[in-house]
Amino acid sequence: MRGKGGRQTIRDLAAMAGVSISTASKALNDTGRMGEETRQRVKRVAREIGFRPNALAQGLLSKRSFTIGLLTNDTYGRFTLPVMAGVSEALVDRGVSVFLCAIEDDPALGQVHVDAMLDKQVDGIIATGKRVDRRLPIDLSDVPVPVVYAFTEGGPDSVSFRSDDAQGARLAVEWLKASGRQRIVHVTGPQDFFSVRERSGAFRAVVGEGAAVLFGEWSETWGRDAVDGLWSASGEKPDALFCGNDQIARGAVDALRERGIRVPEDVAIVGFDNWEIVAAQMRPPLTSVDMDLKELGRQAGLTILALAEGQPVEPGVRTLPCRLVVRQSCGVGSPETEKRR
Amino acid sequence: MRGKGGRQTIRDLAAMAGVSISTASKALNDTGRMGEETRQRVKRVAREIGFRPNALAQGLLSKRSFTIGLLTNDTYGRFTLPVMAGVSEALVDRGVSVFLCAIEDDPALGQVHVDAMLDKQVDGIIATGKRVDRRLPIDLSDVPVPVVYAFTEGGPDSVSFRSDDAQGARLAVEWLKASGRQRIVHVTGPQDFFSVRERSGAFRAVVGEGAAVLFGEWSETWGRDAVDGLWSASGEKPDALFCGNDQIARGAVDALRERGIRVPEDVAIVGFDNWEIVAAQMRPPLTSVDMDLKELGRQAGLTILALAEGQPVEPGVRTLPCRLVVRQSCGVGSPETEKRR
DNA sequence: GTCAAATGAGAAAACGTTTTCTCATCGAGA
DNA sequence: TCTCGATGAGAAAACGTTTTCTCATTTGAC
Repeated sequence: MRGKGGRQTIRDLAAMAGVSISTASKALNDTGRMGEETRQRVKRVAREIGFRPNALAQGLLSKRSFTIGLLTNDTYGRFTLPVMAGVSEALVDRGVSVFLCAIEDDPALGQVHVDAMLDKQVDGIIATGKRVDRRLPIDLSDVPVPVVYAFTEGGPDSVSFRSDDAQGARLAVEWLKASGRQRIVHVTGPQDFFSVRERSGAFRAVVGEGAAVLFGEWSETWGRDAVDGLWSASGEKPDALFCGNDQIARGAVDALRERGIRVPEDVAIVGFDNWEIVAAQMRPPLTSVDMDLKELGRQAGLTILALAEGQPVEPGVRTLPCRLVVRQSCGVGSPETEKRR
Repeated sequence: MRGKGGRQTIRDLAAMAGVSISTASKALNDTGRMGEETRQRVKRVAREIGFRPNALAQGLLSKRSFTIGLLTNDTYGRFTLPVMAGVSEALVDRGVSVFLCAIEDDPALGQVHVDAMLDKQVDGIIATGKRVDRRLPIDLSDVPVPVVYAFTEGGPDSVSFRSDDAQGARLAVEWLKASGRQRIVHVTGPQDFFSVRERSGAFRAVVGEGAAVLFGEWSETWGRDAVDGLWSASGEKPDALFCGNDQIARGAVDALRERGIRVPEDVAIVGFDNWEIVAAQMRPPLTSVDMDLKELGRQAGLTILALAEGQPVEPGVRTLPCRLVVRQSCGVGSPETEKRR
């Protein structure tokens, strides 16, 4: 029943229902005045032929394309994918689709993508990255559509979302303390990362100003090296490590095992990021702080939608709470459990 | 200079250049007849005001939206992201943007996404997955636009792309043999995976029908267990392991190290997938077969474009060659090198 | 029985392009 | 001087919707 050249148009629908185009449109949108019988007839025919309006034509008129762009420079997608999933989830049942544009760190490529999206009349752009204190390689401050920043630095007066790393760190440390750990060391990444400073600041605030914090890099190797350093030094050994990400935690656990130190009996470990593919696969499975990036994506999606609809949104940075996903590496809760603040 | 309500239209451009709308359009598209001076004037004004045509309006008329959809059920994006990168790279400079739709394994969600894309008049759909012998949870055989399958099973008469796993396996094994290894064992995933059968088949074809193949799961744990099994059995030990993926390889390397067996001196290891974040971070860095998913994505992108333009494309499965990325775990080539067939 | 208001439905304009016609004007050949 | 083809440029239709306007008919009150 479908015309050979493409989809059925409202013109076909109107003809089949025996009404004019305008009446057909009004019937479908529940607007205008007409007999109830007419309205139902049009709807029935529409259902029968599977009529779906051409979004391009609608967009041309309404100036809404029900399309947004997601810009990212995160190649591995470790942060972008959960964000994307959240955005998509929040928007799909409102009929909004998402253009994904991976721009590496190339400003020219970024410009090409942004131009292409603007040509396609996106209703808004969500900028996302792999680092909360760096900007994308392209300036979005004067694109003619709303912009929301998620997990990347926005400009002043921008709307941005990031996780509350300080709260996440507190969550981890308080959990360790509550389970009786006395000598907690924080092994984390390079100090020039904003999140490293946030987390270590919160760590010190809870544990005490003299608390040991070791800065390094985001690698397994650093996790091993840190453990080697700690355990080859003289004096009392830590009974818990709070690691800056799951890879560091992984390295630490491996190094501890090689030294015959038991996790979690002798040393409890908590990681950060809850990167399932690392954390859940480890022996023992890793307790880790989850930044809930999907929720962050959801919020960003809802916000860009609100902006696109012209609703006012207060500029500023919104921080979203982290969750602690408890697994066996910290000695409590054998079945996987979850703890919010 | 930009009007308050939105972007400049060709109407504004025409007015500023002192010509009619039709002349403006023809000038920009290098069609129609007009004085060279007029054409240049229009183009100059267009450049000055940064005019860009509304793609929705163009699409309405041309029936091309310069938009395609990428459908995936790969949550982690381990396979989808490289494919996506390739697709995007191939299409961006032709002005095509990509809708990314993650549908998990939910047919209803898939239908919602497909409908949304069709409403938006995508020129085609690329279906991609995490497993080459499984279909997406939604039937695309009668969508009214071209479909290309990449790294997922398409129906009969479909156009699909996948990597040549047999060739990849041969590449690995021949490399090991060429470097003098005599007793190679293949440790891989579950036998019901097509790629497992392809790879193990090729492995046996090269090494000999009696060659040892151990099927298990895609985890580090299985890599460890396999090594434990091999080394606790009596008789001669392998001098090389060809692992079905990088995680198995990782587990194997760890288990070997714990037994005091040196990699690559005593046992050479080759993985599969070349998942950078695992392979390059390992100690020693892992030699691994790379399926070149980005190139696969590029090909899929170019193909869907050809189909969208009405060019004929032969249906069938196209296999793309794998590359061997040589790192230190197989004892040759200290600097990272690459080998094609 | 008259008139105003309410009701049902279609005509037409609008969105921003591209494309096909149509129409002057100009120069050249007779 | 007349006509013919080329040239330059605009008018209008088309794409598929939504929305505003208009108009005829019916209903209700007097």
